[in-house]
Amino acid sequence: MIRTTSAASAFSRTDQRGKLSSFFIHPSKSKHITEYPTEININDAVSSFYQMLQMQPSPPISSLNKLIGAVAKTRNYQDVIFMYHRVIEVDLLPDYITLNILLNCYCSTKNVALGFAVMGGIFKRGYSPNIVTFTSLIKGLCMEDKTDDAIVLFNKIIGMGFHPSMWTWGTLIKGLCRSGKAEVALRLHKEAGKGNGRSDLRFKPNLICYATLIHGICKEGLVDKGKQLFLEMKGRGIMPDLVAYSGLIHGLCEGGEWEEAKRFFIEMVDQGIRPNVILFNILIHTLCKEGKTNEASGLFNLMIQRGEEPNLFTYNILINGFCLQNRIDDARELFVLMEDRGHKRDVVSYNVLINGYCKSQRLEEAMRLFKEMVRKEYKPTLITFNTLLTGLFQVGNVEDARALFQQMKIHRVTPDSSSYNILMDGFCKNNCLEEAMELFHTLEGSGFDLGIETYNCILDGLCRAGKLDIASVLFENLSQKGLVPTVVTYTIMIHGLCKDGKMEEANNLFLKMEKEGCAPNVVTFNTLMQGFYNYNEAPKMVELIQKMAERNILPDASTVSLVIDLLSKDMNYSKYMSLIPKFSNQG
DNA sequence: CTAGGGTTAG
Repeated sequence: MIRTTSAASAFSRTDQRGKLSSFFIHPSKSKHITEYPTEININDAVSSFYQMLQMQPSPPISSLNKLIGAVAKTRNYQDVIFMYHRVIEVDLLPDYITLNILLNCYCSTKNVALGFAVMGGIFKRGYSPNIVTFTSLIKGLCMEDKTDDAIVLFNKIIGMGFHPSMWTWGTLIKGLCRSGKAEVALRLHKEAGKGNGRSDLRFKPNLICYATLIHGICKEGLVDKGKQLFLEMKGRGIMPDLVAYSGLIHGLCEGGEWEEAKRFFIEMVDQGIRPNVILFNILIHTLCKEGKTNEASGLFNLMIQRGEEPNLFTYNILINGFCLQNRIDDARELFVLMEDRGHKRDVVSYNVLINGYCKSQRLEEAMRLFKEMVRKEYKPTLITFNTLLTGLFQVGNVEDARALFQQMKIHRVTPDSSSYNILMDGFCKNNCLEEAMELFHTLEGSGFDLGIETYNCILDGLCRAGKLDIASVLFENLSQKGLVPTVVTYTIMIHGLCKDGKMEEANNLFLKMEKEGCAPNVVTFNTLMQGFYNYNEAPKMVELIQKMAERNILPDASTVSLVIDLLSKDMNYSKYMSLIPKFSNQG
């Protein structure tokens, strides 16, 4: 019995709120199709290989190639290299396929130089490289970000009379996208599609080339172009598959075009393509980022209903989603549930939940989880420590933060610059300026590469402790250290000056940062306006509001509250309300 | 023998 109900009609009939979840009205029907992934057992392949090596007379190299190739497919490249050496040791002659497999191993492990060396071997043994050889070399060059060389090689082999195969094109497109040059890939796609007068070289991309390019283009934020490519592909009669849809949907999700993403998702299911765990993860992740945790968990439940098993990623995404919404108990529930359902947690699961507890200021629980993970032999990472340190300082527990920092050594985790920044910032904000300065000087003395973020912590700490003079000297010396103040640095200094009532200097610094090409943001404006407000300089505030409007800087909650304060002093300023987009929009 | 999609902190 075939269900003819199209997904779209099911959607329109049952969906009241446009929720994606209401779309799955049928439980999955065909879960048990033969889904045996042709899993190659490496051990079997390797042991057959050794048996074969000992055979007399020697086996044909083609048989050995099959086994080496099987291992290569599993990406155990070290094993492949080892097997190759065994072939040489027993004095068997590798043929060009053996050598192509070896060459591809080197290229796939960012060792293109050795790849070229193997090509030398191909010549030396009297063979010739073929298009497969060159495709691997192009991949190798791209893997090392030598995309220019890859394109040169690509053109060179065409000049030599080789015809790039669909794999060659796909490899080049993927390589360019991998190096963040999707636009170059797109240009290539367009130009090669015209053929330049040689119809035999005209590029007619297949599904995989399109899917690769769509994904790459979307990843660089050019979602519209990605969508265009998708439509172009369909226009050429190439039916998109799950991967092609996933790439586009992911791009649309990242670009915030949720409605459009949903539209393509529905279209996909209408085409009879079943979403898998990867696509579900993309959608659940997007919903979580948008704060739509309920819809996310709805999708989660429905994927289970449909027989699509959530994996470790799914759980981690959703646990983090709950944490971001401060629904720590729901997060906890899922954290427990995942093990009950037979999914082993990983460090990320712990990091995510620990972060949730830190954000909810429940540090005793966060620390308890930390101890639990250590006991269960999950190795805490740098992220674990940085998260916990941030949390401990936030609740003012300097003592435990110090102790935890000491523990990093025991766990063989090396603090990075952000660990130190967390520490210095934490000390500053908890009245331990001395300790912060001490650490600062130690790091400076040991030649640790301190970034502007570190100086931001220290400058803020000094300003807050009323040591504006010291902060000013440090600030003036930044360029001497080769550091460029950011908008945050300037804002901290402006804040410090305002706090000391040095409004003229604060205003001058504001003007100076603009002159230096550093654009003030909404926080800078708020800071300076607050200063003017405190010293009853309403006209100066108005000036700043006008400037904000001119530059299309959107006001935030603090801006609005400042303007309300201003109005409560003198309603004559109400005419400036219209300058604030948020106000004027609301009519 | 060669090409495509997924998570976590600050």
